[in-house]
Amino acid sequence: MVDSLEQKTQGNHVRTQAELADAVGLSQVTVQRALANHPSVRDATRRRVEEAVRKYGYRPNAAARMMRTRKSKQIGVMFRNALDRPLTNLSAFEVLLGVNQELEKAGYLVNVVRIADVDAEATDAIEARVFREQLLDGIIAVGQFPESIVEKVEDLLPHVVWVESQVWRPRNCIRRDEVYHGHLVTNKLIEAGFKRLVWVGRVREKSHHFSEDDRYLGVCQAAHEHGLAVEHFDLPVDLHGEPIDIKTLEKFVTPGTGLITYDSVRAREISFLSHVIGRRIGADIGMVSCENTYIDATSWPGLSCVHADRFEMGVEAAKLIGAAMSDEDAPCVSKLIRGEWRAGYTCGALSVDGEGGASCIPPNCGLLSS
Amino acid sequence: MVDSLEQKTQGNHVRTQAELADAVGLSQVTVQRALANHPSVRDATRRRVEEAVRKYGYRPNAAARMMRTRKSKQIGVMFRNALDRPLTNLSAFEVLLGVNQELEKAGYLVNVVRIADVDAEATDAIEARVFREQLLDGIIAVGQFPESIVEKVEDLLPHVVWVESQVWRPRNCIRRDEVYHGHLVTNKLIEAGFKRLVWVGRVREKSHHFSEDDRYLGVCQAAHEHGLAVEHFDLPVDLHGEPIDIKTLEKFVTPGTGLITYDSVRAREISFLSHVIGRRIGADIGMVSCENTYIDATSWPGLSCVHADRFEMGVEAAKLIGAAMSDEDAPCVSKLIRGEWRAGYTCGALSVDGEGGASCIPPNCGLLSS
DNA sequence: TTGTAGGCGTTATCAA
DNA sequence: TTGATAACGCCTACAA
Repeated sequence: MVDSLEQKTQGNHVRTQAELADAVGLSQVTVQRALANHPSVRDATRRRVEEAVRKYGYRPNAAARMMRTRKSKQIGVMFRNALDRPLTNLSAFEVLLGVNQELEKAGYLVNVVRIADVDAEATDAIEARVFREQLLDGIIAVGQFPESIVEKVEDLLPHVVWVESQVWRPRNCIRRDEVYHGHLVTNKLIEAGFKRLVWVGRVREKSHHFSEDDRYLGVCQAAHEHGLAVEHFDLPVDLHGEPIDIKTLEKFVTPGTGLITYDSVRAREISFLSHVIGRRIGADIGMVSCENTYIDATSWPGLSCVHADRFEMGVEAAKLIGAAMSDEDAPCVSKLIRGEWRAGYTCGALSVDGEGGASCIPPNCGLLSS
Repeated sequence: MVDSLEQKTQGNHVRTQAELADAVGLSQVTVQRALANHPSVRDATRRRVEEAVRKYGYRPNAAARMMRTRKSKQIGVMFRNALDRPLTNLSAFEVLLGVNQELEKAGYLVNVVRIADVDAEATDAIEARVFREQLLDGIIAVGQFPESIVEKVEDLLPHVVWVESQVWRPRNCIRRDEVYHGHLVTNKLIEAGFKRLVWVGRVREKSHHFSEDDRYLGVCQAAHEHGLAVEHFDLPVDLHGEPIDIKTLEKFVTPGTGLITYDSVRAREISFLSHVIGRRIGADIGMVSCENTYIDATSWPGLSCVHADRFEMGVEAAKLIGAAMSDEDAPCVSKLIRGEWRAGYTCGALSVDGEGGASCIPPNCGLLSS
């Protein structure tokens, strides 16, 4: 008897509450209650247990608790990651970090649910283990998904929150207010004096993201309110895209024009290509972006844009699902998130005499000091 | 009796093997063996079971299996994410995707382990649930960590693989061959005819990443082999950095100079700032980057650089830890990964007469078509 | 305030 | 080839 007890306490680590109980001379149940901060446990007893936990390095077995409580305390963050869609990755990652930050407070772990689908049906994408088994308490889906996946996910998981997705309902959804963003940046261009407005992005194409429609809509609304028209063209945004026609570029990236880019990738390319054709953005050519990434905000503070923090969106999504999981009757009202305007210097006031063109970067923009 | 059975089969879903067994008139154990592809189960029986699985939507309970097998089939991907270190995030994410792709084949799930430490000790960073509890079968640590965390992680988890970390041992580590990369890009500049070499990055500062030393070392080696010297300066790489001195820029970003940037962030800034001071990279000024990201490879194919695929590093890390988990005696030899040279057009051949400066972007570089 | 008994759903070891 | 039985570690009634 004594031997076996000593053996257990000799090994410097202890794996179960029962072993811990042996070590301190209590029953397993008392140990359990001490660890759960049950009020019925005497303070002295609790301290004995806590000390033993440290001494023997006891760590609770997550599997056992999961089984007993029928809750895994794990939620998934789901996103698509065909390798030709890297931008999806980035925004999803920022969301993921926000989700993680918020949910870890409540003791939740985050699992990565990568949907590497190619075709729209992607019937086997859903065959990943998280879906085949009972494991996750809920899932946060970031981006767009085929309807077949939407249905299946909602069927298999008790709680689902949709972020930046085509799924948009009164409850359990998070989106940016894209129409507002398009409207906002366009107004800024107009305020700066630009009368010729050009949308740089896709217009009415198939299989695109809803934000393309919404931002363009906001742009057109703002222009319409000022009696202005909106022209448009687009750039290739990946390695496999067509090269941009230089004449198109010269036609649109021209003094007096205000460019509204769909995203910061296009803004980057415009900035780069405009130098190639000998034009400079920031004074007689204006440019605003409807969106940027955290990386862009860091490495290119000069971009005039709306900054909608995806980390923050992750936090909001986590709050929604957290509320749903801790209270079945939580309202979980969907949320539209409005980003904030970042002035930057690519949307400077239009200098009518064209003087600005020579030195379009303000000396105090933060990039340079003399 | 019959009633209760019918009740169970009426509800269109079944939660346990026992319920499934009831539904098909077998014992729970036989169902279990059929699902595990045990050879002792008759084919007809197996088919009955498989059909019932589909019919009743049975999904195994991960917690129960975890408890019984003492394996969670979950591994963590750990990285630091203080909010002022976004670049760490990006590379970690690419690694994470690779890890996920490789490990999901073997049925492993990936958990996010974000270390949001501020100070070097970060004693409570380790207090996240993954460390407090017994859950993960192993962890893949991406980036650098304080020694206190290194020790604790290795103490708490049976399998640890270090990726791009200061931890470098004969086993269980993955790194890029940074010295080789520095050497490689420098040779390319020298081949192109540049004789004045300038390193853009940190040199011998505290609390930096080992790759800074290694790349710089490779650069200096290559230069030394050709009897050349290496000058250096650095740029601010985040919002809180000091603004770059414009005289410094004019001193180094000048015809005949070959710039070697530590990473693509610096390359981007150089590219941008060089336009501001009226210089252009690509002909009489050369620039090569020791590193780029997947995003950069996509959106800036023109950058002359070494491309070391972090996704691939994730795959390699996953293979290491996968081998260790399936076979305790696996060698798990550490691996140095060499990236491939991407020619781009920022390291064009030096034109001695200075002609190249006017139109340094080759017309067929893929960005433009006339 | 503490202890005893039973079960969560799976897997492993028996026996049939 | 199949079935009964006993763990795995934790949590909740109920009893002391």
